Amino acid sequence: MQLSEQETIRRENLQKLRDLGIDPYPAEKFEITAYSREIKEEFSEEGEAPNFQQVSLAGRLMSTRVMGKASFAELQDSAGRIQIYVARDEICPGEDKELYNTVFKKLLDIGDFIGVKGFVFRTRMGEITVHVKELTVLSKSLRPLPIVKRDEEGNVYDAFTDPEQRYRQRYVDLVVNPHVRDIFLKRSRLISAMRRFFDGRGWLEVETPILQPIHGGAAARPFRTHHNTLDMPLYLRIANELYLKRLIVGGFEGVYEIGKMFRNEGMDRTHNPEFTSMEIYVAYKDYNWMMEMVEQCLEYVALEVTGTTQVEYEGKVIDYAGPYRRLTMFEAIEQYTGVDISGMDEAALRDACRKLHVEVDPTMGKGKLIDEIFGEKVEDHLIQPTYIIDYPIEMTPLAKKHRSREGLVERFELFVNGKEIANAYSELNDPIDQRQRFEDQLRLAERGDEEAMALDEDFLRSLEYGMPPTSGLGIGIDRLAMLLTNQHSIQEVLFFPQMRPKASLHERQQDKEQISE
RNA sequence: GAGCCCGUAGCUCAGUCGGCUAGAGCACUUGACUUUUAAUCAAGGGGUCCUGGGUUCGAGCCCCAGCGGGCUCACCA
Repeated sequence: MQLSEQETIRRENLQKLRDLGIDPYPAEKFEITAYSREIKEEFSEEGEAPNFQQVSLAGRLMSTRVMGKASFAELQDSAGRIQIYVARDEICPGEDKELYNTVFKKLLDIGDFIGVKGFVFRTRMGEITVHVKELTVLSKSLRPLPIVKRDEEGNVYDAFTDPEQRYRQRYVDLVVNPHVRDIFLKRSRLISAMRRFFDGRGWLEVETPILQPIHGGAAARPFRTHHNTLDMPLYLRIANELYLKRLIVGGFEGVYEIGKMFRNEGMDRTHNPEFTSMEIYVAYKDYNWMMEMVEQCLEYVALEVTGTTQVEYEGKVIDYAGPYRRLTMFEAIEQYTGVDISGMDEAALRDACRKLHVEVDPTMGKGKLIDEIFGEKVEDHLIQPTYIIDYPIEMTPLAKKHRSREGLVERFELFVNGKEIANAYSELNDPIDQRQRFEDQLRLAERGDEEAMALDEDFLRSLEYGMPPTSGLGIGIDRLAMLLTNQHSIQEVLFFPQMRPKASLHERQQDKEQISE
């Protein structure tokens, strides 16, 4: 491998450290007693003895300003950055000035991990700073980091911004771009807040199979794989709905799972082949109850993640405090198109689509036509959290028939900023009805619908044993994370979004494999 | 899948109409400097111009093909 000049120098510095008897990768632990942020927030010169008189902290060296026998540098730990002051005669009190003159000034590079011990003070310029008395090399960095600089006004220079490099080398992105770190901290808080909310109500977090012999519970193309010992095909799950309902059959009152789903479909700003979903099922409830639960949950989560229920997204303020507006599918279409389609048959719907300039094709049935009108004319208007309820039965094979409205099911979707983020039903628990719905799907599959749902005989058997009335909900965690962090691409809320391998990298890996064989 | 745009030093970017040895800032190297903060000052080194063809006396620039990325649209929950 061809090393750049800077990489060569760092490897030479590594060897020189070893020649001086300094281990660049020491094994022993380093005791940390303080973090950059707490020092900056809590340091006080009040009283006789200021606090933080003896601190020990560790992190990456991110910049140095050497002025002869004294230097300032910045240390970045897990909480942020703090300035350190390194004076020659402080870290080298004796005759031997090598630790400062050679190790600190020459052999340390930006990106190296070091540990420092000393006391906190405030410089003439007013900067809270750690005055270093002891300095330890903790780990040498062999590649130059992109250096991002900020001036007094907060202007950023030479930011590491190329999306391709940021996603392929997320570790670098995280080191040099603090706002990226914040997004992922918020994502983590989102998931833990949601978990806390459910756990607080006594519902059980569970895990169900990711490798499934039948990919059920949603309409999507799956990833296919093969188990060698069983010599059988397996699919990566596109949903976990049917397994969670089996657990309701088994007697749990509330179960939820937060985990990855896999769909072998297109990728864009809002789709990654693997994504995180939260699904929850609660017995003896219906979709009306679920709408109230979602309002409470999202209000709580928004507060925990952002500190407010009014969260800015793309210049708009989205208010997650409930209750949310509720419109039936038919009401929503009437409101935004002026056309009442509630009594229409397929031919009349087709006519309505023509008048509304909604493109359709002959294979579309009644449910699909309604969905097209909705997608074209309504969705974009649903900025504030809005429930759309009562969907046509044709498109929803796992939801219970509406208690009073013919041809509809008890389903809602929650829209925020024109995008669906949650989907819920009063779950279908009539095993005979469920079998018929699966059979309808089979007929769609025979007509060439690649995404029609497969019939799951074991799931039907479980329903035949009896499932209590149950309401179920799915939330797209990545899309919710985008909304709560004001990000416009799913790649910005995934640590490692899927990327096409670079040819050069791929070849290099093949080379390595050949070498190791 | 279609259209548009992009790919030059470790990072961010210039590069004119195709014309000298491909530039800048930061980073790096050497030297000066004991409270600096985008530290400063002086000197210096660093390039597979994404890859492969082609046109041309001459290509970072023009043409063709490919690879990778971004945006928009389509498809898809």
